[in-house]
Amino acid sequence: MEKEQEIEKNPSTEEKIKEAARRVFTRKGYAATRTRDIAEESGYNLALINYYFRSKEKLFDMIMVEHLQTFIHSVIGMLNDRDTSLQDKIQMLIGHYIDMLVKNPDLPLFILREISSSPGKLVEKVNFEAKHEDLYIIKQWKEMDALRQGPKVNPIHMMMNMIALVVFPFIASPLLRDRTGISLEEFNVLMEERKKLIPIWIKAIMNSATE
Amino acid sequence: MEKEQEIEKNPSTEEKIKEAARRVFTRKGYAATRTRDIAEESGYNLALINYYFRSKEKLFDMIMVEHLQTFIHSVIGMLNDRDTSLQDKIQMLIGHYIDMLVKNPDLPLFILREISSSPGKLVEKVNFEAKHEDLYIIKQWKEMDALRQGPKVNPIHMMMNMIALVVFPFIASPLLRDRTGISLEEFNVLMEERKKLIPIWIKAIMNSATE
DNA sequence: GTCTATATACGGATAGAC
DNA sequence: GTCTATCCGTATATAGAC
Repeated sequence: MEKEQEIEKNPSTEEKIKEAARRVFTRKGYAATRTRDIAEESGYNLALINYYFRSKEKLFDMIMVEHLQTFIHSVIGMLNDRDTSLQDKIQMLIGHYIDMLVKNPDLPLFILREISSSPGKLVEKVNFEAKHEDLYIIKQWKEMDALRQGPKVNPIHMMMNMIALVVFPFIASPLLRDRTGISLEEFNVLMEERKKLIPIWIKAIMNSATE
Repeated sequence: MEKEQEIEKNPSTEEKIKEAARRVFTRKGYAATRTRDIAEESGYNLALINYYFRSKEKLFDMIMVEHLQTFIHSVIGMLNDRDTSLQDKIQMLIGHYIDMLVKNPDLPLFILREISSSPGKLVEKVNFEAKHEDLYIIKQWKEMDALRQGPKVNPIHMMMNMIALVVFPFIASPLLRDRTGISLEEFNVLMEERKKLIPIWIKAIMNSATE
């Protein structure tokens, strides 16, 4: 308790280097990051990185695992909550998720980039806490889908749709901003709008008759 | 004509190296690719890369520009076609796009990764042929939106939604496959399904009342 | 714990033989 | 045109002073 507060207010050198590494790795990815960049960003010397973390790779792995856990933890709990309706769950989930992404806009591209370049290497180290099929939201969706007209839709589509609508704009943000000329502030306003719009859209998708 | 056929059937060394570079760069990105990887992939020696292309960076830029042009060209024409209705346009666009992505599943992540790591560096070299606001499909969407109930929705949202629903699954494919355990074949079946489903979903989104 | 200086390895690029 | 051998800058990692 005391120790944790100390870290908050008065971070140790180790913490400061880790924070610097987190920023640089997240922005540029593993391969494009030099330990010198991290040293510079942290305000300390290059040698200290190896003193505390032994190697670039070990430091990176640590950050990666933490990122994945942040990401997963922020979501899994809600996906499995048995007391909220599907609609409420979706609403909360999306609001929460977008808030997190506005604060950490580089996170999705970072995770997808690094996972695609070494698939399975780190994913296995992280506790996902639940298999995909066991998620309570999937059960809820299946129940809902059973009442609908037309052929059934694989719940994977629904998960993909929800995540795609929320996450993709953040991944495409540099290209989007370049093409449309909108500023970062305008982009964030759009993301705020989406907190309200996406749940409506998801509902519309769920109710859409498949011809 | 003769010359182009020759390249098809009996590619020159230069072409073979470029193809190898295309594969490796697309999969791993610029920073994580070593010229030695390209040499190995091509079956030729390292020195030949510099003989034909002067430097790793020049070779990469060439590939990048070609990729961007493929990407843009496959889409812009349709977005601007004045003879098809909005619905038909969306249907065609999505089918065409997904077909292309099934053949080139690494393309989206490649483009987004490289653009985010050097924003504006190469985008400017590529002719996008149209500013975002001038696209005919945007006009069509605005007309459609004007007839709808409720507050108007920024057309940027619609473009983002369409692209997100189509592209995101390909970007997330490694993570998705790891989590759900589905195979590449099963993934492609899902993508086939989406060719029919996404246009329906987009229509539902467009017609959704915003409370 | 933190620094400077240095060892070691790796990757991009070139020289020169064939 | 294509190869082998090598150069040289840069990046990671360590030794050792303070």
